[in-house]
Amino acid sequence: MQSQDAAELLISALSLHGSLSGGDETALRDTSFRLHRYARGSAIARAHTSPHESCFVISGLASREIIMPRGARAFVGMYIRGDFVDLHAFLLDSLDHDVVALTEVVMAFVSHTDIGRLIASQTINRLLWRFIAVDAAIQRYWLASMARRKASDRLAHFLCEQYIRMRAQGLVSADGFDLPLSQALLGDVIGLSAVHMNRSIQTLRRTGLLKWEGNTVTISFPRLAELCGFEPSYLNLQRLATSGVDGTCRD
Amino acid sequence: MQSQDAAELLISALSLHGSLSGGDETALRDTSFRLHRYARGSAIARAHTSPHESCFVISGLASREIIMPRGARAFVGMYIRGDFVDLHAFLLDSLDHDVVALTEVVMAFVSHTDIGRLIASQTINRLLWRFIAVDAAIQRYWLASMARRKASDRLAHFLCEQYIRMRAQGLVSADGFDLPLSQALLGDVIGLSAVHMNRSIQTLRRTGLLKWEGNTVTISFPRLAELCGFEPSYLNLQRLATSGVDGTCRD
DNA sequence: CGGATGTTTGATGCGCGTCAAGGTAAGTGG
DNA sequence: CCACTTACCTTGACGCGCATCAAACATCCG
Repeated sequence: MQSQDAAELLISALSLHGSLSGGDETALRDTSFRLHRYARGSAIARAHTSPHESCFVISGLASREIIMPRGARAFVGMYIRGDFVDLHAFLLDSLDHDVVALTEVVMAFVSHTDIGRLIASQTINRLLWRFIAVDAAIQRYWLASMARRKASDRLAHFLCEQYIRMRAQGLVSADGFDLPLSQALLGDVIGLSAVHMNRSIQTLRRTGLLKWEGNTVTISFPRLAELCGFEPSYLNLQRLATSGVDGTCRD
Repeated sequence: MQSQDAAELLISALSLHGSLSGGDETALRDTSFRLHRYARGSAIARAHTSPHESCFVISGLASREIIMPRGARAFVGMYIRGDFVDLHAFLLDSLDHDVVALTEVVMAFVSHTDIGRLIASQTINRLLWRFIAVDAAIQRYWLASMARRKASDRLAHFLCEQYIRMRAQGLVSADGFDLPLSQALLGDVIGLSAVHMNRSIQTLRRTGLLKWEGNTVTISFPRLAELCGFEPSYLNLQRLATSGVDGTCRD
């Protein structure tokens, strides 16, 4: 994996949300990306720092976490291939959260000078801006889910979201996707204790909505979506022909 | 209140986050703002629509709400004077949430064509973009709060945030600010039943951290912040000399 | 083989939702 | 002016959902 591959990945991630001109693509290919590999559990960015570059995920699973005053950590986001994780550093005084590698992760870094140069193109500007807006929409749905759904529905909703987002990146095959997280950690992500996470998983397993073998999760998407009322339009992936709740792919 | 006043308000809101050039200010003053008054409870924008203009709050209190599949509504944001509420409409395919007037509200609307014109200025572009990023940071903290804090701490954290944000807009006097919401509605906002909201309020009242008379809430900010571990840097209002948890204003 | 890491199950208790009733204050019409 | 309504606050009783503590299984690995 090299800098050029990072450019191609970014181009394809941006293209999920809009059409880049030839000039835009050239500008992106002319940008240099610093690649860096992180071991599972290591910090990619730290709260209360002001990095001079921002990064997106090349491979692996990353998360955003807020460290609470008494030391507990709350997960506020989960990021896969193609996700720009901390564009915020470009805009805000300092980061309000940590970014952590949940698995082994490769990240691509772009300097803020380069971002400043890239957004001279209104198209790139809008698309990067849109990344933040989609990320915020997902956060809103997490918040609504946290406030209103009970444990098993929250899990179902999370899995549906993950499924659709991973599918958009071509990371789903036969309704199965990789989720190399322990139940305890996943419980942290959706705000459950390890024990109750386990029980919620079993609830879904018993009704055949979910299989979880090793690191691979296989879901019955339409039934899970129906169960928890998952409605994917907030992900803004319509260009991808995510045609409604049945999740069929036109290909 | 007229279109020019809206421009001045927007200029001052943007100036909380960065310095506008003379040209930027002129461009903003040359923009036309459509003002509209909404009665308490009425919809300002609807989920699943794609408005061709975006709006910010001139006066009153507005909220973002997600209507859940079974009809419950979850609050995912609360907006006061100077807050740009649905810049998202400019970026996303369609709105993922409703925007609702919690009190009588005056909103100022800018057409997306005008926004497209305004963001030709890199400064305005960055500052509008930053609005979304700060909004997202607040959402992250709501999410963390929802996931990890118990009822009374969540209330305390919400009040601290509201206090600091309202103070930044000059809406606080003598540690008191206007919060013309019923306890039941406020419960909805932070994800509590009306009954438990009432009990949480009483918990804070008993220890003298909170007074609530009519529509005016008066808090003992330092003690409340200490209680729930409120740490205001995520609001990105440092320019305002919000110097730490003690909340002193340098003026 | 032992130790580390993760899953599963049981028991117990608290936080908060829910139902229900009573209390207060403001507004409305006769 | 008083009956009546409506909106909101307050308190009690009860039960469910989930956290927590504890311990019994797996796996995997050095």
